[in-house]
Amino acid sequence: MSQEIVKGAIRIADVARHAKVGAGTVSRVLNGSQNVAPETRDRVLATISKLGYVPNLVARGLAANRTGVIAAIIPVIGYSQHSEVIQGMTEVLHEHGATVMIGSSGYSQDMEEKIVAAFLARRPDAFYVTGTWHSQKTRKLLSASSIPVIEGSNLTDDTIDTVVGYSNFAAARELTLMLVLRGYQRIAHVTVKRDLNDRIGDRLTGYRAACNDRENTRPALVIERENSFTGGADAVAWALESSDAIDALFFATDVMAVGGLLECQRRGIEVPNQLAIAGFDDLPIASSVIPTLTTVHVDRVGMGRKIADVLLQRINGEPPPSNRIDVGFQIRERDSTLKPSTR
Amino acid sequence: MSQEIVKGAIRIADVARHAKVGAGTVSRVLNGSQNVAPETRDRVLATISKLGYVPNLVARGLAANRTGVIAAIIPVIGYSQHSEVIQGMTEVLHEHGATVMIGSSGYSQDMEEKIVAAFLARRPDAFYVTGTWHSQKTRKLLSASSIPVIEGSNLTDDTIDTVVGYSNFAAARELTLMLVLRGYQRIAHVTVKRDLNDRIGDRLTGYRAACNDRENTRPALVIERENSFTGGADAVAWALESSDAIDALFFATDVMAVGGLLECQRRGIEVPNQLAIAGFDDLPIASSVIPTLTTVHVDRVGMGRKIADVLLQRINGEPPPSNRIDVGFQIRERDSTLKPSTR
DNA sequence: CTGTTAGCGCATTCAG
DNA sequence: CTGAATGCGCTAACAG
Repeated sequence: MSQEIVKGAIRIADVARHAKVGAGTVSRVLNGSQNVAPETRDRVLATISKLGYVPNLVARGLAANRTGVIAAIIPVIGYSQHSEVIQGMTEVLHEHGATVMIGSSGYSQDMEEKIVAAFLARRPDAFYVTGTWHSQKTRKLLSASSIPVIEGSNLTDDTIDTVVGYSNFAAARELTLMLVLRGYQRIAHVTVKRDLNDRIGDRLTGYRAACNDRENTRPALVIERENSFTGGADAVAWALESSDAIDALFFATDVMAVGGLLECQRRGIEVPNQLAIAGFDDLPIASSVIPTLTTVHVDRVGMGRKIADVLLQRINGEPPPSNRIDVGFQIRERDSTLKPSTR
Repeated sequence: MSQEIVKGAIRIADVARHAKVGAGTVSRVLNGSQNVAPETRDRVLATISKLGYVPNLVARGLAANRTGVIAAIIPVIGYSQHSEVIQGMTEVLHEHGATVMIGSSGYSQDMEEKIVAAFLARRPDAFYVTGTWHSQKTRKLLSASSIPVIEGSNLTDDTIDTVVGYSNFAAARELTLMLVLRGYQRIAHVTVKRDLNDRIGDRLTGYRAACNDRENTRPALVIERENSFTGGADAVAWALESSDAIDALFFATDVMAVGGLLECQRRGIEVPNQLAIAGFDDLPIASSVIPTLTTVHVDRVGMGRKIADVLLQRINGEPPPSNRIDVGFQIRERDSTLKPSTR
């Protein structure tokens, strides 16, 4: 029978005594040191399982100055694509005995700063923060911590340490140019009113860049709406009333785009014939709505796994391949932007 | 200027020396002990902020035998209603200086068991696990840990310690009876094929109970599908081909229900006139789809906050009001089940 | 290859 | 009210 795990229950000294070895030796077999004779290793292992010994990772953290804890901050935890990154991270980290400590900033830099400070007191081995915009103090805290820091979900040249993500700018630009190529004349962009962040900002900039493309210059048309189904519906109403003859709406998020799609359905507007719609994020619903939604896909679970890989590498002292790792994106061209001629 | 936070940087002894007090006194002001003279307290506080001292919570955890860490396990982290529970938990816990350590079981009891064991080695102050079905060993590990354990998202009389949730059974039963009341004759239930768990199981049982209602006995009609949009679409196909004259489909999840709704749209089936559809979970999309979806609503962020409240209470030694806390649910009757006559 | 020792940074006695 | 001492459970350095 294995011993119960109780606070203050059985310690390394107990194992040492039962196995008739020193505490150091037990520690060595625990940490996989090579310098242990096979027979003593076996004996120690046997007593460990006999006594049901479980190492106290808090004590180990203090002694070894390595906690095996990774801190992660995302904007919101519920129903968000950012949670998928955490999913990927935890999958990989768990296999390596590491654990994720999670916090949500609610898109607030002040809150992010507070969480960073609070988390650092717990001595994580590494840090993941969403995005590339942070308060000056956050950057300073993170730099001064001397642990690996990964910023994710976007790319930047001005990273605190290492950035793992994809170019929101390039994706938005490419999607816009694709719409141009398909023959849409008047493409408006719906950006997010509140909770502005670098990802949304770069999507807007990417759209503008496409509008300024030298072979296809056209005025940019931008409106701000709430990042919700309702916000998307509002945008459609605006577009239909506009005097600009808008024939395509590029939403900064799928949530708004789906809201827009549903509003078209309510109003009997044919998509894409009367109005084309594109989004960003490739939510699960995007490929199921009618018509299916053109959007930008990113493998976020994969990104989380990649982040974990890089983090583990860094923790083990290996230098990362680069301090700017691009996981890429894919434009998913679906029915919501299919021109009749291209069908 | 505040000192940088660096591993092994400034310790409590440094503060003590600068403030010309003993380490014990610094510790006392840090932990809000009453037995400190106001002037010495102020002096210590001043030096703390002057030196930018940040307590090492790992060391504190070892010494105090309290880590301020709460362990939480949910089935999946990405795009899941369970993440909302975590969101609520972190919000409350962060205000109290506690932190959440998160893991995902992938609906596997074996994986859950492994994570529980791994997490316990980190000496959390409390544990949250999703659902009420766990392996025998998981239950044993948790009981033996002698820390508060909350099981959530459902209710049971056979709880490890404390359960905070709502009755999936009652909700499913009530929703089914509501459909009966509305005059639907042949109500089939679509349950989940894989990833079976207590919540899904109880929804099925609730449906069956409604079918066996003594005033309204009727044969239960149950099929299993994948818990996905596609699975929902499959179920609609099945219902339409059935010889049972099914006039209402009650899906165990909104994901399947929305998939079913979209399939009806593709096939030109009018909802609810030709086929009524109901779901469970009240996903954000449920109130936006056309027609809007009848479903069961649960305030999951609120449930997470409640769980945190109870956990904090328990950690501080106060007994919980009950070991079975019902956060309730609400049937959201929407257009997808509105009978023409009731409009 | 292995036992012993000295901390890791803090909370908490115990005197005073 | 406060300083000094002890130890939480473990790792790592050091002898041997």
